[in-house]
Amino acid sequence: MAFPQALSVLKSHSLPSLVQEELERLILDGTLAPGEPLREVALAAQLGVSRGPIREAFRALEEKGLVRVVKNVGVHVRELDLVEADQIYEVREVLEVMIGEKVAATLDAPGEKALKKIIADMERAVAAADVGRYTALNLAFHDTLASLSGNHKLHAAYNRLVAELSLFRRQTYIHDQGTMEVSLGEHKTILDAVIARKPAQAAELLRRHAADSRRRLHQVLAPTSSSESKQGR
Amino acid sequence: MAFPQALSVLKSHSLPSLVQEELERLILDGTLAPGEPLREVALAAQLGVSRGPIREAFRALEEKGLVRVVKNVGVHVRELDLVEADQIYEVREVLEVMIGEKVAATLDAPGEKALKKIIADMERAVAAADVGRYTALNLAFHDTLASLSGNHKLHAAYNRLVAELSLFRRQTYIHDQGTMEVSLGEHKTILDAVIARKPAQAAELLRRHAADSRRRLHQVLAPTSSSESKQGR
DNA sequence: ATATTGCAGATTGTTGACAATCCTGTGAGT
DNA sequence: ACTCACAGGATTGTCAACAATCTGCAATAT
Repeated sequence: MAFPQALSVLKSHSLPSLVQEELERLILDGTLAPGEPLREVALAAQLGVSRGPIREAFRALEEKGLVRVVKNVGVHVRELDLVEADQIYEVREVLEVMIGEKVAATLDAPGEKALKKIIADMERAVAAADVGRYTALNLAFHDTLASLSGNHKLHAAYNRLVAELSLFRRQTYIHDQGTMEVSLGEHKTILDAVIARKPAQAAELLRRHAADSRRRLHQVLAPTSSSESKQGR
Repeated sequence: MAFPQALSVLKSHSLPSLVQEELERLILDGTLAPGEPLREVALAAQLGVSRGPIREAFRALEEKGLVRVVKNVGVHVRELDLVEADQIYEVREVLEVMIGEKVAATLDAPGEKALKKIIADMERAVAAADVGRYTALNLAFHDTLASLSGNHKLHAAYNRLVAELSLFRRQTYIHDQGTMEVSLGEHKTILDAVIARKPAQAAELLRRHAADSRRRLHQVLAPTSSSESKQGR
């Protein structure tokens, strides 16, 4: 048999889920840009399926907040405005705190190893000035942390926010060499706190780390009079 | 024309969204119990549509976590185990804290009025010993609070957790007259803190309020000594 | 010139039919 | 009594055709 794994994958996953995963991938990595229309027939032809599975995938992606469906008009990759992005950052901040507390309290050997590996890869990416790779590792680091919290619902809620955030056009994490080094340092500090099993410290570091992203957004939002930002707490 | 509003509702909402809303309602109010299978043809006949819209609604409900889809087997109302319920309670706790802080900091006159009205209705429900009405008002109170936070993403995340939680079979909020009165008192205290514009106090009260629900769950989860009672609603 | 109307193409909404898969119960064989 | 194989029915998966709606453009009227 030419493709032995193709059969098994079709046994468990139906076409709609495959289509959904594929579209999700394309949206998250920016191949499908926010605002871009998704045509049923075009996608059906491109993916070699009929329109039914495409439509089903659309409904799931809509519920996930990645596309916008308008009756009789079509579905478009969702666009995030500044206000929405800011609200997501705000919620993410409290989730990061919770993640930091839980990971620092429960980290095990394989988890520690996984985080160290990501940091090591980050160092290589910084040395090579590979911005794309660094941002991917950045996402991986925080995703791994969320996963290591041990709370699947927390991980899911976090992932949902991060996914939606990737729709935001003006991504603020355009790392040049300098900001990459600063960011790497922050991640190392977080890893140290987590390994040292200091929940309060890890939580505070992650809160500040998240707040920084939000602050960078506010600078875009209010470019004129520096910081008018209404930072709670 | 006999039903003038029927046309306008079909203009904006397509069949899949209508079906989704209807199924969601039936699941959340328990008409469709966890574990119960949802047959495509039966629902299609019952709702007077074909299977296509039903399937699309299923995909959305699956993404929302209310339904489980297994290829070639069917979709069932999702069942929540104790571990999952506990994890949801844990996340909800930090969201309640955030809600309390924000509402107490930003409450306006109409919001204050809305909350007071719910509390007044609660008092009537307690006086009438109407458990069903009280639980509905309880949900409404917290939903209103989440809404008044002003952060739509926070509200959405909160709603998502609460919806999933309603799938948990052994609901722990089986209020008798006594627990209803205790609960009413807590809600009054929360309202007072919010009206007094004391974010820290409101947050702490809501945290404890949420933690109490979680504690009641733990008593079921770990029947250490006291009660062996299996409370099945 | 502006606004309006009507048409044509494109796109989505819905349906019913056909194919593939799974589940159940029946019976033969051990 | 137990296991296995195997129909037969039920259920889901996928598809292609038909209906309804929207969009853009051109022609017409004011």
